[in-house]
Amino acid sequence: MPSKRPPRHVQSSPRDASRAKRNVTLADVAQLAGVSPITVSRALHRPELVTPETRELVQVIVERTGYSPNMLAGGLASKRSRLVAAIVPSITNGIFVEAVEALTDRLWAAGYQVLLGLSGYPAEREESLLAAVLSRRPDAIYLTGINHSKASRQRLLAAGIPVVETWDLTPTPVDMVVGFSHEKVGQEVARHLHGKGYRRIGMVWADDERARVRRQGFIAELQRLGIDDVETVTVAAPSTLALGRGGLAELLRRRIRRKPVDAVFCGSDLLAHGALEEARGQSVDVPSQLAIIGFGGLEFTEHTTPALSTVLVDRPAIGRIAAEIILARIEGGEGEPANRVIDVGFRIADRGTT
Amino acid sequence: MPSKRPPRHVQSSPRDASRAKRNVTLADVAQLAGVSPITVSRALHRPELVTPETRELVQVIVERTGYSPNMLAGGLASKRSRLVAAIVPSITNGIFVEAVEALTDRLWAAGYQVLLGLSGYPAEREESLLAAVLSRRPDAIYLTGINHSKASRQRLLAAGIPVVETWDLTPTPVDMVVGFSHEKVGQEVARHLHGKGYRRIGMVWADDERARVRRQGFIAELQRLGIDDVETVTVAAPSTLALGRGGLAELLRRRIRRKPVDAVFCGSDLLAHGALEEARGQSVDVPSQLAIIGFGGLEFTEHTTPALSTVLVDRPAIGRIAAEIILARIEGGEGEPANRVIDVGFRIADRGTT
DNA sequence: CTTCTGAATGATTGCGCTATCATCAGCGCC
DNA sequence: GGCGCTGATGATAGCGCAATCATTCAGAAG
Repeated sequence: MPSKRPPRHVQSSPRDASRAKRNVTLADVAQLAGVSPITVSRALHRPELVTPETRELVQVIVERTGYSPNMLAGGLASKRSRLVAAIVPSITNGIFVEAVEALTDRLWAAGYQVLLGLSGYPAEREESLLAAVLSRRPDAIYLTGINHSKASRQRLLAAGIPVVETWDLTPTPVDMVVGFSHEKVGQEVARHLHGKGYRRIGMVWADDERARVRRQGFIAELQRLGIDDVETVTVAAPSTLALGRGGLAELLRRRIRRKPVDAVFCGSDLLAHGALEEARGQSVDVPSQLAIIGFGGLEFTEHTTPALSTVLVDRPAIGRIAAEIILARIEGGEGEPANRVIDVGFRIADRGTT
Repeated sequence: MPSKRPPRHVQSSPRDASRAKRNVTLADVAQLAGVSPITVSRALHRPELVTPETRELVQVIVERTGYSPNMLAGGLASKRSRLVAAIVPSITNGIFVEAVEALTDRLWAAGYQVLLGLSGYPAEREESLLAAVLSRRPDAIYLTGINHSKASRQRLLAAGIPVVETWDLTPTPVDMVVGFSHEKVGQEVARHLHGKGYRRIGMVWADDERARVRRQGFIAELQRLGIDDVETVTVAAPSTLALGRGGLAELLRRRIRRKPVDAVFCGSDLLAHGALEEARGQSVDVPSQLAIIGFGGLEFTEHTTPALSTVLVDRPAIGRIAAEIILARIEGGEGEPANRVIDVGFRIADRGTT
């Protein structure tokens, strides 16, 4: 390195004398570098404000001492925690997790970290979780779903930070929303099945808020098409493959106009997979005797035999877009965002099971 | 409520006068309640130290004002963030996520929150992530795997907090470790396949650190049993069903002693599922022509046809136990924990595909 | 030579909370 | 009646950092 001369005013500290336990602080680094604390702070966070020599000097001392900034202190002083809270019912449910991962990735690239909160099914802990999470003073918050208690809405508004609700749409978000219309999903699946000639239609359904809306859209559209006797087997959330098997078994026992159902719309891909396995187990041919369609578009649906029809949702996009609009709001100017309601849409994958 | 008389010294504040933007602070609550700030702090965090009347009074004011504690300030002052960092390669990979969920659940019950860090495959971001995460001053840290760079180990030790490594075992953990022996997994699967009479054995393998150890154990044990020509197809991590299909296709093209393999040990359940689908696609009967065994014990393995043999791991237990030993160390006395190395074991599920 | 400018750095202050030690009243005890 | 004790509360200080405003100085402009 062609530095003309090594920095000279570095004070050779009294080695490890009496640094009993205390962590290295920014002030320690400053003293060793022979500059003021605020200069160290700038060298680390706004390097363009400091000469290259100072910057490098600080860098050397930081490495030598193993200095680790204290973001609790930094956040307290600056009122920016560089933390984004994400509240999700569960991460073992494959459906939400990719959005969280995309969110985390994008925010990490921008210097933010994600504080994860699991609200449970059905959102039983949301309110207390929200309180706990807000006490970390996140710079923004990502929520799953659009139905929050009044107290929760209040808290969110009082926090005065960007809020992104996801996985659904509403004209009246707390702040911003990224998702798609579950009602339309129901409608389109109804049209799809009806269009292919299925008439005795059943559902295997795990009832969460969004699934309920899909179901309403589905049933309403079928009614419009002249079908008003849809059989529904409800199973507990969160859905599993086993529940799908059991659900279809029950559904096949029931009858519509004295015959077994010829198509089933499942609340999730996992339930659909279970239904497919059950059909195979009962030697019910799919799709000639029974059509099956799921929801979500999880990876495995492409690889079952026959490949599972489903409703594709660009899950990572939800997280990525959420991250983008959060960053735009935090870092961008005060300008009103172009759009507070972002529809990522969906697409029906018509595969082997329909 | 039989209160003799409502607390009197509550000062009726000048309503919302001039509270322009500022958040409600503990000092505000204290003033409204007519007590000192420290008393409010105690009423909230150590209620046993204040009289029931004071406690209730504070509670009322807190609710009326919507006070939200600032844990950045609290953490700075008390040197306890009530945050536990968890570093995981990915959460879309079903294998790690249940442990994280169990960890989160248990810690939440104890008043801690989890800061999630995604290190990527293969742990490409671990070092920078660790630095970032430690700057939040977590009270403990949960890591996936036991191989960390020297710099990372140093940082962890310097942080002076409980560290739990998971998903593997080592006699020399940074601090504590919860997992099982991947070498033994390899050995037992080898014995299992050999015991069932399979002799032309292949592998479809996504190479991460732990998988490598399983493979070594597998191959070494087979050698001991007189088999030393194991064919391995390596695929990229993270593994997917599609990679499993492709992997088996490639493996079937190869030959062992001029014949196709008669058993395949897959690096993960997802790969095994892919292999199963590929076998079905090629009309290779499972298990008469080809045995398949996976690893992980994901839920779906019970429900494929035939049901997939695999290595069962109690994934939630890893997270739960990690949480327990973390809490014991944080909250318990200084006493050395009974055990720094906890083996959760594993079990081979001999199902339809072997 | 003076004045102005902008770049680099520094001094001061306070973010909101809890640790620590001090205070004080009420009580029992010999 | 003086002593110590316990339980409830308070005063003070400081955690580690960044916002804000102030200072310094080199070089350009007049």
